[in-house]
Amino acid sequence: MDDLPKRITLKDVARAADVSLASASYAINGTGSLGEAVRSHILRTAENLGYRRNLSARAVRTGKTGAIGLVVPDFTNPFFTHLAQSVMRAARLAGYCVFVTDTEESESLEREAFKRMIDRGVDGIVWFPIRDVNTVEAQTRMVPTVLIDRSISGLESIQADYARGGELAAEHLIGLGHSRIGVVAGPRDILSQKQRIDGAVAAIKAAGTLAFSVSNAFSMDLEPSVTKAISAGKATAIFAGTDLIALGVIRYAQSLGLRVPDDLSVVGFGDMPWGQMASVPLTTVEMPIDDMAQEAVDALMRRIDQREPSHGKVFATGLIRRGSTAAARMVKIA
Amino acid sequence: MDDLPKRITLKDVARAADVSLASASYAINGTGSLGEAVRSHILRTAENLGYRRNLSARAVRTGKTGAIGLVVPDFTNPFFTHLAQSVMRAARLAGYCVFVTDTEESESLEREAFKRMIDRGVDGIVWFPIRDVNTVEAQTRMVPTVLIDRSISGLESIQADYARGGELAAEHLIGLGHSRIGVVAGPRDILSQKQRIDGAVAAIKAAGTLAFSVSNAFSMDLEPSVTKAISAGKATAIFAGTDLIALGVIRYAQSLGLRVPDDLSVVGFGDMPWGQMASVPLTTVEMPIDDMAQEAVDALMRRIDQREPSHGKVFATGLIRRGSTAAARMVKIA
DNA sequence: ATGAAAGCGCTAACAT
DNA sequence: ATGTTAGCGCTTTCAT
Repeated sequence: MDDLPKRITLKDVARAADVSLASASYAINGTGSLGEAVRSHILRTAENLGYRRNLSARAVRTGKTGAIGLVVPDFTNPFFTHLAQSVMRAARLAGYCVFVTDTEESESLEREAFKRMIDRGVDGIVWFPIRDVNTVEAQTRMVPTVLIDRSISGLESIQADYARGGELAAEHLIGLGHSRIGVVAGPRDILSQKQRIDGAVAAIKAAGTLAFSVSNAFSMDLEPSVTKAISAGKATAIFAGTDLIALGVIRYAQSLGLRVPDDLSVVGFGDMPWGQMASVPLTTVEMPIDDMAQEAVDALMRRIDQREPSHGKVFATGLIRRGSTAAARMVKIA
Repeated sequence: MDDLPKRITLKDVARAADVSLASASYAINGTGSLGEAVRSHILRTAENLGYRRNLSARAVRTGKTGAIGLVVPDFTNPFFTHLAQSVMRAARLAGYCVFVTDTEESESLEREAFKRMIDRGVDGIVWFPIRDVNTVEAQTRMVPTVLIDRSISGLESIQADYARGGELAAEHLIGLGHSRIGVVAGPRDILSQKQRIDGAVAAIKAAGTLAFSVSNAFSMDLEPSVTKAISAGKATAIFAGTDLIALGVIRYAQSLGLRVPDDLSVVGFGDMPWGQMASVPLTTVEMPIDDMAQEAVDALMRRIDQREPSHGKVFATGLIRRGSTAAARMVKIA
């Protein structure tokens, strides 16, 4: 393999264009004041030489790298990769590059990720924490940080109307004639989970019976308390705190010989990609991920530029009817 | 929001520890030679002060940022996000951070991505090009680059045994009793596609009839030539160049009233995540993505360190039998 | 074993 | 309008 050519510096450009370093800098950055002829001449020489600016060097001077970090808990979950895609796009349009890290649901990786990013001098971090817990307290004081979904005191967070979303899911089930509805939440110490569950439970209780209310990790693999609740057969419909959990519920129900949606209706939350391609296309509650990602990046830019923070915008949720829910059947004539 | 605290520099550490800047640097980096007492004293002071090294500044001096870039064509495809996850993990373990970009199948975004990354001074780039075409010729001369899957002359590429994979798929179908097999390739100007298709076609022709051989973009949406071929009903089984295409074939077949696998068997390629959760769990050809990602990062490190390149390792493919293939049915007694 | 100082590529304040 | 220059935080050569 041939050696890489030596990189052209601004000094090289200045020399080749026969101007001062400052003028070269002005031309490249569109700052200072320069005659039109000189400016375009410098730009042309830079182009010819194949000059590329050295952003590390600029960062040393200005303290701004033009890079941001994105820290999410699980790249295995399409919900997060979709989010990542949206954040990357929004950042790109704002002229930023993004360091992406998957913390693999590990708090120590979360800490490590923040340290690395701060060492690299990112201008800000978009963070989807594992839990509603600031595992990186010291770091979040060092760098502008904006959360998505989770709630941590002192940190701005971009959120959707989770309570209304839960309500929507419950109302959908109730409208379908279900009266015994079970709930499988994600971890309840996470506010966004608690809110959607509370919203659903209130609606369920107002119109029928809450068959059960259990919790599960963010995973398709169901814990014993959950499988027990489902297999008891007290519910004709289930609301899950997350699409991933909903998929787990469907899989488990099918393993029990239950047909979805004929024997059991299931509603998820989040509208993760591929949920509609699943063995049973998932009925779910959507939120505007693209908009939320955009807002997260915008909010971060505001903080970076020390402009006034936004005013707790809350994004609307909506129900997406697909194949995993159906009208409750008549009581069996046993 | 409170202002960010001023960042502690190495100079601050040196002053606080009452040593020279050089000693502080030696201590932090474990370079130079320092008395044990002095070294640990400096380290302790740095820790107490909450010192974090400024990698931009280091990069200006050393020319190495400790960051690499990852450029992939489509973050909407779980295959690529899985790959990204593996690359990110391998990079993290090697002490690198990674700038991720989704080029959204656009050559201009591909070019833009490379420019941005070079401006940021990445030490190397792992690149999954859109096509077997070097859209960034000038850039790949500036920065060590390693490809995955695609073939571009002059660039090292990490690949699997695609030909054997295609053969495996065909043999599976033949073993199931299928004799009229159709093929839906991805774009044929991509070598890795051509190889898997050629592998499959050779096996098919040796044992039966190639019902048709058409191409489609990397998408679930099928083009007219493809839908026409499928709806003609000449094949009892289809090999698709990619899982995404396979899923599109299944969807289209079902829309035609065909049952998969009863009326039509379908094999994909790539073993993308969620393929097994699809309405019909996808039979497919797998390749060891984690290992390939690791090798890509290793190969990149070798190039960065100017060590000898590796010797064209080729990764093995294997067949994963799932629900989208079944034994060919007896000829209808019409 | 430790320190002084040069210099990486760049920006911006300050001349002219 | 253009140039001179200090200095960002760091590494590293060269003295001591």
